Amino acid sequence: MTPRPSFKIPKIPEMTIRRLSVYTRCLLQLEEDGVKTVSSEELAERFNLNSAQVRKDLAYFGEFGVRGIGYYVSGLKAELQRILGLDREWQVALVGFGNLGSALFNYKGFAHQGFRISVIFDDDPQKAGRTVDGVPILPLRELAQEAKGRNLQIGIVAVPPAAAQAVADRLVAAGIKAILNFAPTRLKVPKDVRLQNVDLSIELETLSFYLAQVSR
Amino acid sequence: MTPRPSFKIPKIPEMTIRRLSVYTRCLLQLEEDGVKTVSSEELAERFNLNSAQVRKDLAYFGEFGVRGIGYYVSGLKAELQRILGLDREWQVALVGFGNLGSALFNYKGFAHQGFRISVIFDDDPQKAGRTVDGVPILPLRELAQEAKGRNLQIGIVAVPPAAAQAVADRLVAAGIKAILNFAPTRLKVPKDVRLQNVDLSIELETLSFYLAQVSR
DNA sequence: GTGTGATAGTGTTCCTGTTCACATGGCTCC
DNA sequence: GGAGCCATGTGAACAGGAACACTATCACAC
Repeated sequence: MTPRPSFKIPKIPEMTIRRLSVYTRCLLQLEEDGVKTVSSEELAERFNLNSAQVRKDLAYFGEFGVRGIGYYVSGLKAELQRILGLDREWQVALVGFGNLGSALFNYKGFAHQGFRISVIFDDDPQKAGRTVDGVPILPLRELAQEAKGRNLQIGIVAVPPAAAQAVADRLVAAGIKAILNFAPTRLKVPKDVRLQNVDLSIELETLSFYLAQVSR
Repeated sequence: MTPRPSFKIPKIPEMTIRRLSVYTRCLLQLEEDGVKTVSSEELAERFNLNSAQVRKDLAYFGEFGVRGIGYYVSGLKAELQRILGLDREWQVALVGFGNLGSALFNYKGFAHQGFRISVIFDDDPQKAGRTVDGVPILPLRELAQEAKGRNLQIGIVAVPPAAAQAVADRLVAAGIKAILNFAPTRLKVPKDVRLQNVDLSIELETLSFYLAQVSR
C-alpha cells in the first residue's frame, strides 16, 4: 500500500521494525539482569513468537549471532539501537497541550530513549507563552521558524480531529518528515513523510467487537 | 498467531475490524453532512484504500449495499455500530491514574461511543478513596468485587510496566474478557481474553527508524 | 415493461509475511 | 587438532490478506 522510498536496505516489513523495538526493550532488561547471551528461541518465547522469525528479523540487518551460542546481549542491543536510530537524540515538537498532549509530555518513558520534546505548540492564549519544565509553549504560527532553529525532526499531533489536518500540513511545510498522529483522522501527507497513527477508538472498538461476538 | 475462539462468523481478518471502525466514523460524518448514499469507491478514496477491499470488508457481515446505488449511509452506520457493539454501553475499569490514566479519563472521545469508565483503580493512598467527576478511585484489592457489582467488561491498563502483568492477572481473575494495555510490556493472558496493546515507544521508534534510514 | 448504466458481491490471482527444515559454521572439549 | 554439538542463517513451502476482474442485480429512464 505505502510505496516505500528506496532505502539502502531493500525491503524491511513494517512488522519487523516493530518487533525490533520490542527486542531492544527486552535486551535492555536482560543486560540489566546481567545476562550475557540469548538465543533466538529464548527471545521468541518471551513474546510467543517463532524463533525463525526472530532470526529472520535480525538477519535483515546483518549477522549478529554466533552459531552454537546465540546473540551477545549488549552487542545486539547496541546494534538494534543504532538501527532504530536510538543512538542519537531526536528533537520532537508536541502540537496540542490538552489532556492527551500534557499526558504525553509528562510521560517520562520517551526521554530516556532519546526522544526530547523540545517545544510545544498550542494556540490557546491561556497556554501559549508559558513554559513547562523549561519547555516553551508557543503559538502554532511560530512552527516554521522554530523547526529550523531547533532542528525539529518529529511532530506529535495531539489536537482535536478537526484541526489535525491543518496541523499536519504545517508540520510538513516546516520540513518535518515524521509525524505521530493521535487524532482520530486519516491524515494526508506527502509520500516522503512518515506517518504513524495511534487511534484509541479503533483499539477500544476492536475490543468491543469481540465482546459483542461472544455475547451474541 | 492468535488462535481465535470459534465465533459464529467464520474468519474475520483483524484488519477488517479496524477498518470497520474507521468506516463507522466516516459514516457518522457523512450522515451529519446530510449525505444519503455512498459508494465503496467514494468510501475507499477517503482512506486511500481499494474499493474492492471496502466491499469485501462489508460483505463479511451481510449484503448492506444496493447495486447501482451504493450504501445507504444511516443504514450502514447502524449496521456497523451494531456489529462493533457500539449500540450498547460498555462498563470500563481504568487501572492506574497517573499521567496517562488521567489523560485517558479526561479524554471525552470515549464516552460518546458507549465506553463508560465507571470506576478507577489506583493503590496510591493519595488517590484511592477520592472521586473524580463522580467516578470513584478505589484500591486494586476491590477489583474483583466491583467487577461483579458494576458488570465491568473492559479493563484499561495504564500502570508502569513492572506492575502491568500483576494488574492484568487480577483483571482476568475478576472475569474481565477484554484488556487495553498501555504499558510497554507483552502481557500474558488466557486465550479467551482479548488483549489489545497500545505501545507508544514502538510508534516513536518506528518513526526514528525511518528517519535514521533516510539520514544515513 | 424493457433497456441501460452503475455499482455491489465474489472467485481467482497475486503478493507479502510467517513457518519449516536443513545446511552452515563457530565454540568447546578431549 | 579434530570431532561433536548447538544455534544461527536461509532457501523453500505455506498461509493469509489485498487487488483484480468478472458477474449479478438493482434503480431509473423512456
